[in-house]
Amino acid sequence: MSFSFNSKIPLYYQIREDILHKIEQGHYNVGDQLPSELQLAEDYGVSRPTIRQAISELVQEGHLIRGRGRGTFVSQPIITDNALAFSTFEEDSNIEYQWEKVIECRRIYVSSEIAKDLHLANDDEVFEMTVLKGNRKNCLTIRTSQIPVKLAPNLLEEKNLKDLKLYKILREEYGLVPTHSKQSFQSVPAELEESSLLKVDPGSPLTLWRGVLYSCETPMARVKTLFRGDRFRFEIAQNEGTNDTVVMKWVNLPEISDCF
Amino acid sequence: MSFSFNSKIPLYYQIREDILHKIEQGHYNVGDQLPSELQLAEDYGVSRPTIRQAISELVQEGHLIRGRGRGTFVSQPIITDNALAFSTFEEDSNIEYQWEKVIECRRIYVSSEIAKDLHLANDDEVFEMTVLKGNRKNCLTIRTSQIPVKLAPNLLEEKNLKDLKLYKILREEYGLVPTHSKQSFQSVPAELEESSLLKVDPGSPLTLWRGVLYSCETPMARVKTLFRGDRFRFEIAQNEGTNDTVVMKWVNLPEISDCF
DNA sequence: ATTAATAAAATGTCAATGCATTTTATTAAT
DNA sequence: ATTAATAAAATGCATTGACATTTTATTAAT
Repeated sequence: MSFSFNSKIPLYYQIREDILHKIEQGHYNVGDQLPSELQLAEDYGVSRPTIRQAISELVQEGHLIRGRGRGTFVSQPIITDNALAFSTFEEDSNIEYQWEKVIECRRIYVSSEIAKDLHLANDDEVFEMTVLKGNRKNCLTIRTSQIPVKLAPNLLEEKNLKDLKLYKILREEYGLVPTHSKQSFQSVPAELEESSLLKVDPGSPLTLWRGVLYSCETPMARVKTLFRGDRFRFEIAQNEGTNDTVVMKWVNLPEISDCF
Repeated sequence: MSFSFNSKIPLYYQIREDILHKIEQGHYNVGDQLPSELQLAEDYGVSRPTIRQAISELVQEGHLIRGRGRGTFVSQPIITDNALAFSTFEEDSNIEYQWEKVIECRRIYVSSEIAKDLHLANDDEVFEMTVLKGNRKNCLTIRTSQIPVKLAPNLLEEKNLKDLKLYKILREEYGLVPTHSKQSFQSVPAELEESSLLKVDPGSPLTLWRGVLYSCETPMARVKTLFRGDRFRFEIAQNEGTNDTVVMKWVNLPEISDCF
């Protein structure tokens, strides 16, 4: 342990680095519970606030997860590869997602903001679906989709809608094949409701993914997805001239020991 | 002041919200110095650690900037407007850029991190160019490029290098035509040096753009660009099946009244 | 066996203090 | 007037102590 009281480097920072090292070296594995703050304080020979400061930084950066009454755990490192996490058109052939849960499913008048994206009038209706998606026990994303009613009039009556083969249904039942999309993303702080769904503290950094899907130049759906995790990386391999690109994207997500 | 000792909401959080409110309401203006931690502790009737916890969160989120021995200040707000496009291969035909300034231009041994990207050995050399770019009076980006010496041996002798037609020179003099690239970006806090160049406070959120440019499968340059502004939007119009995409990207940048 | 109450463990919040370090302003010396 | 030394102010780091709240495991009652 490269830890010294005589160093000019702050104790909390040395401890922070030491813990991080132990995570990277496999001394602590993903999902492992760290010793309690009091135990760590004793181990390092420092006070609890010092330990807390070290741990707080690592929590902030997504390396650790804390839960009151439960303990401190090593979070999922910096996952994952490419299109696994999001197939561009959300076909959800993705086996990484072990479960999905429909939070809301209703028919509403379109909001003015969304109307613009979907080329709708203000009194047009859309189906709005909110889905919580997770990986094993974890909540990872909230996805809200709006689909114009006139494009898929009987969408809510579909039997397997709850199974969330939304884009499959749109294609097979309504002939709505996504041909291209416009997407953007942004880092945003978690709102109260979002934070409770995703089991993070309000204000935690989330990645907001917005997209409009087109089917033969007709806007067919607007999608808003919130991903947990404060680091987002996006890779593009681009070929000059054609402007064609192959897009690889991924998100780093922390893991929490329980969700439900 | 909606602040109460009887609330179930933690004191530090109430104070955090109160300070944030005062920033938004203009009670504290950009650049203003907040009362010292001790003063605030007295004002709110709490201890200094409580104040520090409140302030720390606001610093973390970029609303405040702290400096030891100096004080705590309201940081630059989160403005956006002028969408500024970046040509993918930095041809800089973009008229939005009114000026550019070469900060540094030298021949150095490649760092290990960059060596990996450029497929170089550790004792290989690169030309490193750091350029400050701006829009009228404002500093908007810092761009650092590394080009392997062996790919463009006489780069530093080019007469019009200072005029920054870097990619033009590479193409016309050395036959280095960028064919594809790998790029990624990330939100990062401004380091000290960067903050002074871009005229923002240290810790202000910047967008970090990293890219490796290839010429016929040969890595020809590594580019690192820092953009001012905390909001980044990226648009992709994608065509299904082929995975081909046309990429449009832009950054929303804050405007600052004076720079030089 | 199931359920409810209890206890233990862990993190969350807050206070009061002391000293260190950095910056800035003031003062003294040249 | 310039420079160097000093003092004051502000944040940075760390300790000790106390109590609150949440979760989990244990125990007791049914």
